[in-house]
Amino acid sequence: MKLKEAHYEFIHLWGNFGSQWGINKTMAQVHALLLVSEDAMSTDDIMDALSISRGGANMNVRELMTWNLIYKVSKLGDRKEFFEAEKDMWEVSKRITRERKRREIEPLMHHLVRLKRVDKNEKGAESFTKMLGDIERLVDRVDKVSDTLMRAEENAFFGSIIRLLK
Amino acid sequence: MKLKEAHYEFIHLWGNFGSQWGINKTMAQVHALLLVSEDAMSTDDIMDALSISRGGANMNVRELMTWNLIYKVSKLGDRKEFFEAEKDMWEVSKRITRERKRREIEPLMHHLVRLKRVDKNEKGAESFTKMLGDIERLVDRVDKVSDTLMRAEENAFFGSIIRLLK
DNA sequence: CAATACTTTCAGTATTTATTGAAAATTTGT
DNA sequence: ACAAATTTTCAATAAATACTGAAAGTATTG
Repeated sequence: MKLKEAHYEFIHLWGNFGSQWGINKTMAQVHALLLVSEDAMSTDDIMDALSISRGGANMNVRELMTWNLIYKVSKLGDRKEFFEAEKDMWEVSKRITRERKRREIEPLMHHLVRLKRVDKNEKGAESFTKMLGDIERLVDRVDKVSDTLMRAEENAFFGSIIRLLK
Repeated sequence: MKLKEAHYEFIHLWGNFGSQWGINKTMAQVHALLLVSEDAMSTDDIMDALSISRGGANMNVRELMTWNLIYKVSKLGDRKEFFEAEKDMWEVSKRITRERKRREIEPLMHHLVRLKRVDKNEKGAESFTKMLGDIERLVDRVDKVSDTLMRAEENAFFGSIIRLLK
């Protein structure tokens, strides 16, 4: 298979995978495009490569920047902005995790805590609050473990724990 | 807050959370409804509680069964089918993880392996295959750790590792 | 075996979500 | 300060996704 073909397939794969996980398909494709691109790309390059509008390219590029997955770079003697992706996939995974946690998990947890303040004397209140507590504990545990996973490379102690699991 | 209100809010919370993660909102709501319900519910009960059509109730209930998140139960002297949710949230999390892995992660991994077979002599092929390999290793590691997490309650050794992370 | 109770299907429709493209805003160079 | 280049916004539109409801299909009962 030719490299260009493989790039093309990867971009579509990443787009579909992203959309199954609640990430806008085009945003995932722009990300994939920049991941496989050797050089930084301008908005026009991206529009051209993915056949999307200027508005779409701009929107998705900016959204990817708020996720810290791509950076703005400037080319000497060119007025345009260029973009390049963070290429360290470990770092990519950390940033996606961090961002989803901040945007989605934390608000969810906040609501769960609030719902636990239901009238305790009603029949059924106990099993309901137990369930809320279980969800909290579960999310918290996943959170702790993913933190650890993310720190594994930077920390010999946690790294050795992770290696135990191989 | 009244228990009924809290149930109502939980159902909507779960629905919104689900849809942010690529799970059909109504399906997540049906799941939440059965999670908070003390008794098994019929299709009519669900239609009524969530104001959805018979078709929708049926579709979502069946989909939830393929995820092993709810069970069909029969009530003596009643011809209808009733449904109840798996209430152990740990088990729920295991099943969602297992199912998404089977449906989404495994096909993704298969494609990544395939794309690594790109022509190796083209310029840029090396960095591309390195990236694919990095994604594979990353997914694999997350997979191993989540397996471990899931087994933690059943296994003293892994359980003690998890407790280290608290 | 026919009537009844219940479940499933799916074409049509509604809703949600994403995209376009042109106008407005901003930035840069002279 | 102006003009040109570039970026951003957003109302209109398109595309994707989900839902409805009635008809067809199945199972159960007497």
